Amino acid sequence: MPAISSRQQQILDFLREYHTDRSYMPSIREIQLACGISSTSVVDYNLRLLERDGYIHRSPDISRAIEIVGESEADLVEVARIPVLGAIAAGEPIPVPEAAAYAGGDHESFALPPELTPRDPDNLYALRVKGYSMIDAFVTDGDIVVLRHTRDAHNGEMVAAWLPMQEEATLKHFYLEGENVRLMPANPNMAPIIVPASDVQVHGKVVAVMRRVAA
Amino acid sequence: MPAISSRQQQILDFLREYHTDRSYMPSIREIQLACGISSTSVVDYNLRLLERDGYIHRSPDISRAIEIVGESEADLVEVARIPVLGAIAAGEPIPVPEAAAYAGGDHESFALPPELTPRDPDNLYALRVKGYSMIDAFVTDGDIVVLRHTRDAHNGEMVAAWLPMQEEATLKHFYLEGENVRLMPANPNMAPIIVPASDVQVHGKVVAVMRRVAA
DNA sequence: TATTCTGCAGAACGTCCGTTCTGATTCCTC
DNA sequence: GAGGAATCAGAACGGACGTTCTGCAGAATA
Repeated sequence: MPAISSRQQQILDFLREYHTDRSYMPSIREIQLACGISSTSVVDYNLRLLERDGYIHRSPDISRAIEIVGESEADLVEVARIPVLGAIAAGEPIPVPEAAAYAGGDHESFALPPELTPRDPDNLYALRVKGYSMIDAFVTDGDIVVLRHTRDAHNGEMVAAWLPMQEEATLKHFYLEGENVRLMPANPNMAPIIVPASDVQVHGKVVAVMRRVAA
Repeated sequence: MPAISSRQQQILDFLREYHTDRSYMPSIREIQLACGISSTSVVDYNLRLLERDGYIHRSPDISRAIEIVGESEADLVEVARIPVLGAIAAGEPIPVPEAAAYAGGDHESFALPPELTPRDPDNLYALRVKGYSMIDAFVTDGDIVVLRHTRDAHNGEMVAAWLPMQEEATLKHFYLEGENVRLMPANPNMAPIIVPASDVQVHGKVVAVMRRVAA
């Protein structure tokens, strides 16, 4: 890719800036005005060079039809926006998602990267982990856990559960065994919890965990 | 948001389709042609309704200045693309990033969500965790750890280190104490490792951890 | 039935805007 | 200093394009 003149750099910068504000491209005369150029032919001349060198693409005779090559949509990724409904901590009830939460409630939100997004991004919500009680699930203070809201889990799935008798919130692998539920820590060295099925409220399946490590 | 007539739905669909191909919007006459409408005034009429109902936004007197509200860029997020260089496991040397890796080497890549992206997204790379030896850092098999490549760490930072004497890769908090380095597990219940500084190769600082939990 | 509203057709107006032509200025090369 | 390429200025042309005005037909309303 050949080097670029300062005039062309100036125009390219303006194109980017203009496009982020509005979502369409400036006309040639707008470029002329913004870059302090005294003729539209100069703008056309430099746009022609920018296109020859592969920086932009133009469609002849069409207004505002400039595209910045390899930049328009390539670096942008469609992500799922997950509402962060609150915190999950050992002794506190798990926040329950209301219908409003998914439809742009006033919650904080979190962008889940595509690699971690399940096929079906509906009914997802996130909780911020408070404290160190989820260590047996390899989850620690400050982590974000992404959950799919559901009331019934299948065996082996990791769930966020609330135990009303013990007044405890926990993240465990779920196994229904007759009348009882066995809750297995992800860390196989730690002991399972076995409680009557009626004493377990499943709040959702764990879909992903993410953690930002402090500097 | 009021209901939408079939004509308006047709136009809206065409706008989306047109915009995904090119990156600009159609002119009124192009909409007219594509939707089989016999007058530009009809297009204008329906666009006016679409704008009144909040589906699109138009800028008067400007060609192709239609924006689809809440859809154009809102769901798109600029993310940092991190190359996944390989795996980190207890007994295997840590893959070293080459210069080529950052500049679109043929590695798998991973999109880091903006919430987890540090101010400076340079020199970042990712490793896939193999095995269960990093449990004391709350990291387990299959996790992705994001690292910033550096040879020297500051006290308290979590680093990926290779211990040549022990032939061991590990994730620990780093503390330089005179001639020795103390490597602290994130889990405070586990014992630290203390080794001569010359026996520690720091490969990078841990920036983020993410995990997709199996269904 | 009279009235209003909605959706559409056709045409014309005026401006927006890409394009092009001519010529000047600057800068390098030989 | 002559020749040539690169860059720019000014103006004009013509098509692209948004806008508007008039009118018509059917549905809804009263």
